[in-house]
Amino acid sequence: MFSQAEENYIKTIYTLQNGTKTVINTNLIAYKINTKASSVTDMIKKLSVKELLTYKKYQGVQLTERGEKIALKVIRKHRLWEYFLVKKLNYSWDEVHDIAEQLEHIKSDTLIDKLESYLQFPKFDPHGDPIPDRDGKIILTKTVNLLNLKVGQKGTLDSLKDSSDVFLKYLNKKQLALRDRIKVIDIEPFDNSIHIETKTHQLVISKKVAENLNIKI
Amino acid sequence: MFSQAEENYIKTIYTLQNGTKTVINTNLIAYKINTKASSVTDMIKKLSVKELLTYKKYQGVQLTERGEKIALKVIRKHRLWEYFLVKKLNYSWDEVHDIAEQLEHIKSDTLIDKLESYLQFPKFDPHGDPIPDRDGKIILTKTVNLLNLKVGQKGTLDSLKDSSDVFLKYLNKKQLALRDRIKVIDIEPFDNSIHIETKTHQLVISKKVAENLNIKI
DNA sequence: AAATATATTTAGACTTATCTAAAACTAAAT
DNA sequence: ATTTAGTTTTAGATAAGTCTAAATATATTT
Ligand SMILES: [Mn+2]
Ligand SMILES: [Mn+2]
Ligand SMILES: [Mn+2]
Ligand SMILES: [Mn+2]
Repeated sequence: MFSQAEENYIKTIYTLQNGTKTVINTNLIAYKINTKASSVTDMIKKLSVKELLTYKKYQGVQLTERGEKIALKVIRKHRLWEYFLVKKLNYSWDEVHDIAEQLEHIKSDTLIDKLESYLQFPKFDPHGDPIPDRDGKIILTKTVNLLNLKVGQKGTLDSLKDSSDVFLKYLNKKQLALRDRIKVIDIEPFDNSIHIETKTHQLVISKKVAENLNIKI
Repeated sequence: MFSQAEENYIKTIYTLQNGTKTVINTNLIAYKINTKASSVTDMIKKLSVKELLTYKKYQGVQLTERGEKIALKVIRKHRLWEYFLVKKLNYSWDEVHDIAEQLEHIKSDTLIDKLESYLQFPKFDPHGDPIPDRDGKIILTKTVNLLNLKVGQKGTLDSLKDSSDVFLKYLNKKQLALRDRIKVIDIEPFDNSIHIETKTHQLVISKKVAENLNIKI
């Protein structure tokens, strides 16, 4: 079994690798995990000994197969718990992340499978992110970020690049939700802000917002 | 906020005090928490500084009001999660304790109240133990242990003194469940074993079993 | 190619929670 | 009232995970 700290490092590195085999450097991990580079070095040495990642001094790290398996298990737990919190306990999507950060570390061979079955095998979490199945298989949806759409083009809001509660609250306020059909009305060349239209209303979003919206065409 | 270790000590001491103001000694805590007396001494010093208990060297400890409040919160969480696991995830009552030991430490101001509401405010956990409300109030049911019943007397199995999975599995095997109506048929003077009758069958239980069964008359 | 800036690692320290072994205290027995 | 037994505390060590500050390696400029 792995400690919470170990699981968090593995999960963070997996997320940073983002499905690819990119080498991840110490500072980036430190930033994401909100700790110091020296702590990261200590931990990746440990994880390297446990063969969850490969590590060459000064050269960054890469998860092994084993490491990816662990990461996917933790992510599976995180997302299933988020789904539970929203669907069963009536939390809103911007309130569940921190609780799921804790619940994802509960150790049990059966718990998460029973939870999944109770929730009727959801495929996506409240933020549109796919939930890995018990074998670690994951549904990859092809999306582009909203910045790539041309004027007149339409697409569906599928998921988010940034799921921080600040951003989620912004989306609440602007009445943008997953599965919304979005049409690009106009693009402002000066600051790349985008005028969009949904079924119910129109609004202007900044470049920064647009690049956090993953669109399925 | 308190660490998991701190919460476990407080909860254990509360359970040992058993509603009274008994002074609890170091060795007993060590035994219950499966650690060494020296570790207990270290921890109770810490908890004493935090004013969760009063402690005089060599004289044992007693929870303060504050300490009891904390204990009741942890117990509330433990029992609500156990109820969730049995009622929603279809665990059996002998499988839930270890998972609840972990879940009881999840930190959130809202989670447990939402869970309670979702579960429709259960008053007892799967082992018949009362669930404290958000203010720490607890329903005390007056019971006696089965040893105290005389031949011919009847009562209802209300809760258990020992809820270890070994004992719970014994009860499963013997088809004894909470709320069962039990009648004492005969008491064997030699070893205090008791011949009992339920709605469905008769059986003989040992003294050790009998004293773990809390009966409501 | 050297100098400078940036990134990473090492060294040493700290905190929490634990342990063993020894010392100090209390309770029980003679 | 001593001795003995049992309990509790202290002293010192260890492991996990973190930190700061210094040392070292790599990358970027000049
Ligand atoms: Mn999340
Ligand atoms: Mn999510
Ligand atoms: Mn329990
Ligand atoms: Mn219980």
